[in-house]
Amino acid sequence: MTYTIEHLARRLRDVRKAQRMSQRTLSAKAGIPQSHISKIENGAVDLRVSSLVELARVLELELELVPRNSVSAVRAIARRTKQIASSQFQSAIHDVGRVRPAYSLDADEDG
Amino acid sequence: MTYTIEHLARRLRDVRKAQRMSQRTLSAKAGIPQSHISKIENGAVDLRVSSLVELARVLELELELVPRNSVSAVRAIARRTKQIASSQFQSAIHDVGRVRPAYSLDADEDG
DNA sequence: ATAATTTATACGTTAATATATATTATATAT
DNA sequence: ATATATAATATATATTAACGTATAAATTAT
Repeated sequence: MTYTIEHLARRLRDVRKAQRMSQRTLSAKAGIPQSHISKIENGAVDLRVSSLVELARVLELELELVPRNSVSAVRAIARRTKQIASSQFQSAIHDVGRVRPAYSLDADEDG
Repeated sequence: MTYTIEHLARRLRDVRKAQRMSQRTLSAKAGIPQSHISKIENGAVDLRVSSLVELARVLELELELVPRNSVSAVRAIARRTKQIASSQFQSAIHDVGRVRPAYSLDADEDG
């Protein structure tokens, strides 16, 4: 399986575990067989978009097509936003600018 | 086909046309049959993630799983970033705050 | 150890994908 | 305008892989 799929697979498993949800529960909520979730999380299948969307929905994630040159900024926002979930957008933005002032649009940091 | 897939389909076609690329050219660059791209853009298939990722890559888009509560901020950034592609992240952020000061983290505006 | 829960595998069915071809749209000439 | 060439998009059919159902293995209580 391709790197992107493997990466996605790990991400899905990590988020599920972070929410202390079993594959069976996720299965029930997403309407996708537990057996299939197992394969997905092991990077054993090139899943369909509808499956990814359903799993994401249950895990409170959204699938987005982001212009390549804003990926880095978008990831920074997503990380930051999670931490300050209840505050206002504008202040969140200012925080980002203050805490790590050296972002450039094309640099790509993640992991 | 589901709404999300239809939405995605339109998005892909729109971005391709904005770049004045034919299905055949996209096909060549993405390594996906033109016939299949046709079906995808018509929302006739529930494509696999690898196909979406390949098409996105050629169209200079990236597939991202964004926490639901930061979707709105992320979309604002993506829109804004495109317009000022060459400037710095921080200033882009400040622009967003200034031009539309009323974002809240959970509100969801798009198409 | 045994029950209960969680995750992984076997196998059949259905739908995505690949190859080939047809249809439709757009030029360019006549 | 009509015909012809060329490019762009859509459809037919066969193959392959995702997905669904059932079951097994592994992990975690009790």
